[in-house]
Amino acid sequence: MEPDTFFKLIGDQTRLRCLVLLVAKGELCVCELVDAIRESQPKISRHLALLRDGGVVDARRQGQWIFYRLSDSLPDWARAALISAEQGAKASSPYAGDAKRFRRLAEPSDLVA
Amino acid sequence: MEPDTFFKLIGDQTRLRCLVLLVAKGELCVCELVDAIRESQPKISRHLALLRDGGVVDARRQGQWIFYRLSDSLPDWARAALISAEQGAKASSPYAGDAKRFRRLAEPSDLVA
DNA sequence: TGAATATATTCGCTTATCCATATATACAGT
DNA sequence: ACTGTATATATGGATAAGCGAATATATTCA
Repeated sequence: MEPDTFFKLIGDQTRLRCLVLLVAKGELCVCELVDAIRESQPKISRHLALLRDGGVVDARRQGQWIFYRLSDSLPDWARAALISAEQGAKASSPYAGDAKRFRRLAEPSDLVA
Repeated sequence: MEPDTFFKLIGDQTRLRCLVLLVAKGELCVCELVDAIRESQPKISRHLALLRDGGVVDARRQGQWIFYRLSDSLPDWARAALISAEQGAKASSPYAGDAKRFRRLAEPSDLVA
């Protein structure tokens, strides 16, 4: 994971909105992100695909849903940067509104590591 | 300072190379960055201007040199993210080479806060 | 099997980003 | 004033990034 590649991925508002929610809420399915962020499903999916291809998030299917979470193999420095980003996001829009709007729409099973 | 704007600024290799050196070495003049990073002076200047306009770095003139440093008004979360970036940069190129190649070419006076 | 739900991908377009080159500005020393 | 050094900016062109709309795929349930 190259630092500039990582930060370029983080430096898009839609992707950062997804990541901030993943940091704060844990594993989420696409429809929960769409619901909280209020952007179109294809837009969210496209940005999640970039994060997935870049190794920032992992995805797993569970029934009809696909759950995303911060990648297990994310380096410590990258995870720390995301936590800082989430801190900064608390005070600014649209991130704060996303977190407030968030609601569970599907329960991930804990059965998968 | 909006998180996505900040991370977009960080997500360019040239700018991140400058920032990693500023985190590690403190206040630096442009010619030291050009010397360590080995990119053209206009290229470095242009990226520093973006960082300056974005409030990430402060600049002060001292004689014929202009010294840059992390902005005094950088929020804690942004400063923490930069420190994480510098951690990540230690293990990867071209950042490690920049730091190794770095040498002082001008001494900033400590007289200015 | 067929319909409904969830998610992913492709396409054409627009805009933003980055670059190299050339040039401008500011200061220092003679 | 003139020269050299340090730094900044403007210009035009190439490439990349992001978007909406349409469509494709996968799963569930009846």
